[in-house]
Amino acid sequence: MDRTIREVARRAGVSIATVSRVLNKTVPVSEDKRKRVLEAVDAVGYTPNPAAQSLLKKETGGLGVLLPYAGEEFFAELLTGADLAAQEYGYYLLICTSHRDDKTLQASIRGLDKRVDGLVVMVPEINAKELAYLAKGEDPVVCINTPLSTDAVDRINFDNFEGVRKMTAYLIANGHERIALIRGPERAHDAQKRLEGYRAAMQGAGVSDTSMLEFNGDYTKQAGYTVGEKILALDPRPTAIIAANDYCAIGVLSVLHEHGIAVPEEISVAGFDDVPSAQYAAPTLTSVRVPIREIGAAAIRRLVTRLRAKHPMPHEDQVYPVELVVRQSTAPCKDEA
Amino acid sequence: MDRTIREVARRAGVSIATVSRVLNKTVPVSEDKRKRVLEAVDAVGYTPNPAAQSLLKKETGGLGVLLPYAGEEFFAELLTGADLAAQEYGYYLLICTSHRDDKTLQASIRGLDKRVDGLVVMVPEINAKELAYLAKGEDPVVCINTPLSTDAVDRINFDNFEGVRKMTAYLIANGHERIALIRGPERAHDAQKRLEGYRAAMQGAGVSDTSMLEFNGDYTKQAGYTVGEKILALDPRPTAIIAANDYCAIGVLSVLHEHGIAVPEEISVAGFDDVPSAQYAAPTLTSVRVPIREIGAAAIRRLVTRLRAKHPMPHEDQVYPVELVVRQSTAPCKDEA
DNA sequence: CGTAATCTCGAAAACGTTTTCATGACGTGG
DNA sequence: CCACGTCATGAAAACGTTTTCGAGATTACG
Repeated sequence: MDRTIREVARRAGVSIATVSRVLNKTVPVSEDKRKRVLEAVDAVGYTPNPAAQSLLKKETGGLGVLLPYAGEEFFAELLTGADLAAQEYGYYLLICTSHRDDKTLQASIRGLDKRVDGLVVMVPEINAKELAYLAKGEDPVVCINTPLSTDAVDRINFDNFEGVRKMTAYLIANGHERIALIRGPERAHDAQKRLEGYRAAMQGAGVSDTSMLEFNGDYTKQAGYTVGEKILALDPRPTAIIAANDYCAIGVLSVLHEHGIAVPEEISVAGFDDVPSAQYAAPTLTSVRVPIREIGAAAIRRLVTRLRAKHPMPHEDQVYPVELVVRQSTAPCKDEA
Repeated sequence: MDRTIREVARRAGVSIATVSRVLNKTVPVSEDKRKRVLEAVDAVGYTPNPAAQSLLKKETGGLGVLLPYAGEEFFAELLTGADLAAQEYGYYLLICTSHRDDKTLQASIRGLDKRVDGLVVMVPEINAKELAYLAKGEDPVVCINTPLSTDAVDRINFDNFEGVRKMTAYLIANGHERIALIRGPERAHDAQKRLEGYRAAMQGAGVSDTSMLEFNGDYTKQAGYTVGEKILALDPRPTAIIAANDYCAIGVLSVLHEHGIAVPEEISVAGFDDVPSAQYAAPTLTSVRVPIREIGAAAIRRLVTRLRAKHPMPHEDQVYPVELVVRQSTAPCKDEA
């Protein structure tokens, strides 16, 4: 037995149009037919076929989320916020990960295009070409943490520059001079901004060349661990380390703990993002709070608003402020150098 | 300009059937027409409408994943494994989270049913009724960590019982006697099994009543923190704590660190799951390794295999073995009581 | 009481594909 | 040279909905 609208109509002794009208409440239907239809729907266990619906209505009820990777806490949080908001609006989420290279990204976009009504893109590595490709698709797009180079999409960023600048300034104010930085991926927009914030603050303190204090990383715990080890070997040793994100900072904490180096007594460590793990790290991690979940939700809200708008909306460009969160992993510098 | 197969056919001067044949390579088409079609496809920027395709072919190309929550590292890892496998097979993933209660779960299933070709369900709180509801849907279902009460679905479990049993036995072998356990959610199948494993090992060591050593938790860091504090106040204090999962254990480590209690010297702490954070905790966390990512991928593989099978396949019931991973957070008991 | 307006509802078109069926061209074997 | 199979191709059906259109019934009003 197939669960189609025809079957329901047959059982209720009405036309399929009537069934549709009862279900969608578009037009009043006489009470007895309405009742018969509802009974038949129950008996058959009918639910409308979404494919048929979207074919006709040109909307799918789905929203796509493009991420580099779902395993990191940052993205997981973002996803959670997005999912919560999506459920609230009755949309479902279609996720697509691991787009470190352009080809898979384009392929994903193509595949997603007609399957969803809108797209949230959180791929800091994205370049102008990709962005343009995105923008010329059919669906509205919200980009998170992408460079501000096109105005065909909505953007939600947070203040990566100011976050690290504040963090660096805070450490400087606490007497630190040799502050190392572990960078994020070179191609990532947000990582670049964080780097610039660091340099700006260091220059403000009279350190114009920071090249000896900057280290390559890639936002992973693993990177924090290995680079942390390298930093330890330096002479003179830095008195503070700023990691490009919390995951990386946790890797640093891990290697310091293994070497028996006290944090923050001997060295201060700071992260970025304030993922949930930051406040459960040992010691608890000084970081820059980013309302990750809220941003995920905001992206979805933006999309839905745009989809429901009757008239074209101007593209917005929102920047979330960030906040310094000082915890146990940083302290005034004790170095008398 | 609409990007339909008609438009392509019109430009190429052929029928829509020919376009379809060229694209799907079902039947040979003369070389010149083939070329014209391909050019027209490019010119129009045509991609087939998935809704129309699935309406006809009765398959959507999507796979659904039901999770309680995407923010935890465990689920994030699972999702990553699933996503990787799905991409390999050309399926996309549709995720649905936060199904702590039955109603939203049913609603999600209904909504997902015709949108996907198969379902991965990781909801340890699921009960028999829900499971039956799932099984009678149209799509094949793979359940992860659910009770073994129906055989209408595929199941992938891992050995929750044996994992905690081994962990407990290991601590006992290291001289620990007062071993506390922080439970998982009461309704969760896996948490229940872990509890049983603990009790079995304790009974094996002659401790028949463990009620004074068991504490309620809910798999969160927060729970680990608060319950950890409670355990600290006990007299005599337990010499080891097994948390129902790593997240909870990390919460315990956090509170111990705050109270200045040395791990593992004064107290041993162990977790379960071996999430990536476990090896970056300070100290690194003794845990039970579960191949989370592999399990996520395996679930997808199972679904795809079933979908592609020509003939009905028997339902399988796979149990992954788990492995004790001893790290720094546990040590022989120094208590001379 | 007649006509116009309102209301309920069914028939049918439309959405964009894939696939079946039919047709005409062509080559081949007897 | 004719019949027959093979081959490329187009016309049309089908998938399951929503929505338009029109018809018939009912109400409202003069």
